[in-house]
Amino acid sequence: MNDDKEATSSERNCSTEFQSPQQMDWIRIQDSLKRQLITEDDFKWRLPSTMMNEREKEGSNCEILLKYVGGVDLSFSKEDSSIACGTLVVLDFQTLKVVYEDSSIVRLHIPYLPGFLAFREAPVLLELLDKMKKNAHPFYPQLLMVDGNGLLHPRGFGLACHIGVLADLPTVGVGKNLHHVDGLTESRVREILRAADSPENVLPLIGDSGCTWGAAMQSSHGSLKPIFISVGHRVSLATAIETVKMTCRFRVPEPIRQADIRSRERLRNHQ
DNA sequence: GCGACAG
DNA sequence: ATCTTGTCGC
Repeated sequence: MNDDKEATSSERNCSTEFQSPQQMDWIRIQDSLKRQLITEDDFKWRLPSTMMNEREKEGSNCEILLKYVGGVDLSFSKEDSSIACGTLVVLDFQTLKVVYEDSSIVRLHIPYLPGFLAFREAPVLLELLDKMKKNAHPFYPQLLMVDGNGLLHPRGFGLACHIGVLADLPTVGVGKNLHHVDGLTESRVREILRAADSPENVLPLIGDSGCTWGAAMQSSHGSLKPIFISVGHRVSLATAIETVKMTCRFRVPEPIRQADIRSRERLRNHQ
């Protein structure tokens, strides 16, 4: 009766052999949704031409330029950690100005568990997207950047993939911390970055299995700490990296940074 | 067996 | 995720 005040470590940290029934359900859902996942470029727009567009094979088939880039994030109340503010922003890809903003303050009943972030955070964010779509808003994002990983996930289906499939939207995952997967650790990443012959600031994250899970990128010349880019849905890793590069004024790409700032601000002014 | 684990 | 001041640098 009184042993429920603190979650025991056995409740939170289950080894992969012993998942709770809830987690087994979630794993089935992730595996099921993953069958719809597309990990290559599949969209009708193109990136504004930069000087180095080395991929001109598709030529000028598409006239539509990428203009509306979305970003999503959640902030949490410090006194009541179950109170959260989910925020969706849309930026003009060229000017990086915010052209749309909406947020929703909700009470979350699902705890954070590594590997199951989507079940906690995706519902609010999908609702914000849906609201915009129902209204046929002209600024509905053509690409969405998500504060959390995509393929860089124990089962290859992180929050960015989850949102991408359910909203049927191209998504890119951006993590600020590394989720340890397939032997990838901070020390391994530091090693990879240091051992790079070329002065590249973006390097692929290749795990023990030889699988490429995403890329580590040192942005904005200031921070030694990299961000972790991975494919969400309907984008290739190359495109994911390119779009992040083009929207990075600081360490975190602008769409996610603006969602983060405005989400926190909205929560402050509400309490 | 123990530790590690996005936000 | 959240708690927090000054400080070093472009």
